[in-house]
Amino acid sequence: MKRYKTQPQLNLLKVAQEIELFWDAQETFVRSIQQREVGTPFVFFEGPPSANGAPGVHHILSMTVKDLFTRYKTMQGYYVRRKSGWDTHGLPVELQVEKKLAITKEDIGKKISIVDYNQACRSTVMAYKSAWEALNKRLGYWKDNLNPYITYERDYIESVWYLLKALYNKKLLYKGYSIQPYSPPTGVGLSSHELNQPGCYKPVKDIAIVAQFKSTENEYLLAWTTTPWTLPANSALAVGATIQYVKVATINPYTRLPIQVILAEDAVQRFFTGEQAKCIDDQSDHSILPWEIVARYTGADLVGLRYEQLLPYVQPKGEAFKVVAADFVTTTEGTGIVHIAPTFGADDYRIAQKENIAAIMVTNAAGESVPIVDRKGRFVPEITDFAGRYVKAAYEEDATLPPVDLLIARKLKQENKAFKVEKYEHSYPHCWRTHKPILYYPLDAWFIKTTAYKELLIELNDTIQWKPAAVGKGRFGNWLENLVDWNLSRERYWGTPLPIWRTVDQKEEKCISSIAELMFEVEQAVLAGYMKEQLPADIDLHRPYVDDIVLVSSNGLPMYRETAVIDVWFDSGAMPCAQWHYPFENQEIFEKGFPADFIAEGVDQTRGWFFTLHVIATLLFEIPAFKNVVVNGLVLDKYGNKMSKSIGNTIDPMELLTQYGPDAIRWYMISNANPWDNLKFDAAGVAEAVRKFFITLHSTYNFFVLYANIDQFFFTKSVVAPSALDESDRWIISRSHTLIKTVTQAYDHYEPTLVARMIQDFVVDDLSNWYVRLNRKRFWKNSQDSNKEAAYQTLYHCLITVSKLMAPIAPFYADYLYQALNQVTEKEKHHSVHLVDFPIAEALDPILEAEMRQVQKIVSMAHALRKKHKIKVRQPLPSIRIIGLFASTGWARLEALIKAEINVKQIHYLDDTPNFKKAKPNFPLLGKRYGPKMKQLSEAIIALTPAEIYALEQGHIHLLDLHGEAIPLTLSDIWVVTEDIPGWCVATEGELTIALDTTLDDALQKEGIAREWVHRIQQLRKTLNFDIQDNIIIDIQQNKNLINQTIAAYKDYICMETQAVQLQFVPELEGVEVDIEGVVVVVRLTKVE
RNA sequence: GGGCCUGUAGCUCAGCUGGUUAGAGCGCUACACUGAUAAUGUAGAGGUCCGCGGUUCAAGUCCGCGCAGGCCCA
Repeated sequence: MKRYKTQPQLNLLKVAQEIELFWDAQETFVRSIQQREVGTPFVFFEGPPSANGAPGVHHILSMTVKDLFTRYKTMQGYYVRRKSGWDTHGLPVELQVEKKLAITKEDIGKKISIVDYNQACRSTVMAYKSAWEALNKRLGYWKDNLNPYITYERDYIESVWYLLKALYNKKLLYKGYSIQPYSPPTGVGLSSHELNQPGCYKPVKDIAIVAQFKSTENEYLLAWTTTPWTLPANSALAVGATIQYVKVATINPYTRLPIQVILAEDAVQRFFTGEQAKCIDDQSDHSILPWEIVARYTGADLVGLRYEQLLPYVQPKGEAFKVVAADFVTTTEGTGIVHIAPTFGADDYRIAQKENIAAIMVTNAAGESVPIVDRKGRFVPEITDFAGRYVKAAYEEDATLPPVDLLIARKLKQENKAFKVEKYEHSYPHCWRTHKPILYYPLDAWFIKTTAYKELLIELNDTIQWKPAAVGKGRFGNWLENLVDWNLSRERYWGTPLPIWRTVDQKEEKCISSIAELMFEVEQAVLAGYMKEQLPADIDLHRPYVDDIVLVSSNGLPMYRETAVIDVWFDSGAMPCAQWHYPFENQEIFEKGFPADFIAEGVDQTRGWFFTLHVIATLLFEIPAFKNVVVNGLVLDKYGNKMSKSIGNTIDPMELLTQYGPDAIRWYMISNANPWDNLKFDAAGVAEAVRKFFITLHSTYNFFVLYANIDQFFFTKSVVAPSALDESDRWIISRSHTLIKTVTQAYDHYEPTLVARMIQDFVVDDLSNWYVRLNRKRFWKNSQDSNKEAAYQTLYHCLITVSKLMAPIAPFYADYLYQALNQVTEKEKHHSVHLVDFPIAEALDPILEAEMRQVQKIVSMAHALRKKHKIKVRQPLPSIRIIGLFASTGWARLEALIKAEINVKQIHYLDDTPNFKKAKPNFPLLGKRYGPKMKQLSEAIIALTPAEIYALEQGHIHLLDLHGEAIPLTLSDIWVVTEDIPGWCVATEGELTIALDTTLDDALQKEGIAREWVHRIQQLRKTLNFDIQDNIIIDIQQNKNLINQTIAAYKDYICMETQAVQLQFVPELEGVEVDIEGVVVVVRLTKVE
């Protein structure tokens, strides 16, 4: 015989494990995609994680978000491919390998060959692949792990090359320089990672100079610097546009010449002490400078002002020596005017680019433009006074030589160009290898000219729906507003090599877009004698193999590859094309699969993957790479601290899933807070989700199973006509459709937290605690009528609907529930909930739902009143009076519900009780109209008499006298409330007021006793462990008391309620003593076998 | 240093375009209810809506300045 299966004690982990095996056996994931192949594509991009580290708890969150929307769209009929991917290149991998092999970057190619090194990278980068896949599986994150894209694979790199060439062809890939931390003794640049090593920043004493830049005769701009050696490279001065500046008449402390200097007003106190005084002729006192403010400017006034070159060794090739505005200028140190040397500062370089200011550069022997300091850290010959001198004393072998900074200071003092020279202690970065100070120095780099597409990048970003919007507008938008060209090259080994070959004289270069093109070029090179033979067919495109390839230029010169590899972020940003080996294969798949409809990653990807996807798509295809993006926040520990291994507050995700089961974790993470808010992870919250949601749902299902198995309800009859449904059936069905509607909207708006909360509220409040509770009797009564059938069908409908709605978020239990129901009824042909169509909202009955809300309110208030007056619900009361009700024609059918639920005999409506009504102003309406008069108006309205309110309700207009001004009021201008009716037990909530009549007559009292008696017998049944279906015989010891009389009078009622086939009074009885209102009754229950 | 986010009950969170007495769940206390429930109902305790200033008839909500925590970038 068919039976609904169930677990009496819900074990979510066990459910998940069973379902996981079932999915494996049935290939449910593959089928869920296959059956949608005809559907509209919904494109999802998987952001590739790096498998060189173990997954953490926060990955559960992002995986859940990705999984739930792809499942949802699949159920909606879309064709949702989910290709896995692995990010495999990059600095973190290299550092990990260096640590493991106990080598440094300098050892690569020396102590270890590049081949071996890259092999070590390749083998370590997938170290945690199986851990990731196991987590995917246990969590139920459905994606295609069998055919992932892997960024180190040859096909992938070839696609990346293709994209680079496309950028190259659009002249968006160029070689320039960027200002980077540089260690002259070693000759290598330092990464920001290396600069963040502990001990890198050390306090040092440098010479700080306030230099005088001459603008007009006798007028100077004061700029402060702690790196005097950069002054010969000065080509601009920067001010803050909104900062206040002053011109001060004073004298130069070294030359004693009268001068006028410009500096920020906030900085004046730093250089001048005491009162202002017109004593600039007085040169007797050497310690105090005379000073007087003679003019004021804002920074904006100064912009464009020109000045003479401070140290004119080298002339710029282009515009220079003028004041520009920059947002990094502050007045907390120095003069509020910043010296700009574009070759020796990152900010300087950026502002110079923006303002089109030329850098001070010289031409070297090779004809290249180079900075005035060479790569060893020495001034070039053009800086005649200091030629060949190291700019930092620390580099100098001869420690007796005076530092260059000092010499420059001395020179400036003599030339009336220094206003102040002092020793200055500050924190300065040092090379972790040589322990000597670094320089900020221009190093060669390849760039993508993102700035050329800045406008389009911003414009297209506005078409992307960000969740939350603030990340798109704020963080990402600001990033785009302050865009600089993308520094693409890295002087590393384990990465996609830059496919550019150049002649030694740099006059000719080739960018290679494919293996075929490379082969063709090599063929030419073989003919020219630069290469011995053609490349092997399975050529590895990594270093060092590509480094060994020499090509031939158009005029027969050898061409060597630029040594850089590219930024690993380009790899992942290229995935829309490269995951399909586009354009070499799968053109159609790519074209139909671009752009993405949906992506989701952590907020830390804003300037990572989100940015690189957006840049590549915009620059090459001029469309955005994705239409919707859900940004998820961090997962913190329960106290709001970041989880980190050093604090020891990390949680093993696999352990977590094993402890609670994946559904519980997923539900908790989604329902607790929006994914974009940081999640304070607390296991107690997971336990609550289980108790509150899953156990309640499962209990509801268990209730259904209990009776459906007894009554053999297998949904074989046709659907009961709506007219034959009970009012509560129609209500819960309407509620379920409203839920379908709102849940669909929330999913569509990428609001998963709303979805989970709405489903939970429906299950707990509406279905379990209202519908099932009200209708229990319909399930356990013996008859098999259409009313019972309707109850079963309705509950079945609700359960199966919930299983579908929750399936994206809690895929295991949802499938368990769906299968448990559907395998018995076979109403639907699908073997899994993940193969069904997402439900569509049909008939809604908002009026009924509104009315039921009132019923719930009335019941709640009535219970409160009973409690207040200590009257048990079992005691029937004569009547309830209801005021302020909204009721349609169908209301009458809900009356029985109220009567049963609060145990009253009659309902009266008192809509016309003018005596107790009060009025409050309708603030939003009147506020707009009367504004400042609201206070007085409000008082006048509250003072309205019941008669006046009654008149308003009859449609009359009331003229309020407000200090002589007549203000017309209509009913819509006020809110009417009934707060109290003298002499009644009254409760009010909003517009509803109820009153209970608590007078008891004899009949009501007796009925109360009968119900109490039923209750006692039921409790006895329970203690005797009788089964629900067991029939019983009730024996009661004969007595003449009121209780026995009442029992006799209500014999039939009592028997029906307690499954008793017989109730008899016997003279003598060995039984249980039951105390009802002080009267002891002896009773015995016997099971009928 | 810059940008962005968050701050509401002991905890986790709602609170739409400003509008009646700021809500829910968990936890706590008491009582009730239970023929599915590990539940549930009712009541009580618990709030400087982070602070200060401003706009407004009216501010948790809008604006400014701070404070605290977080993220990203320097």
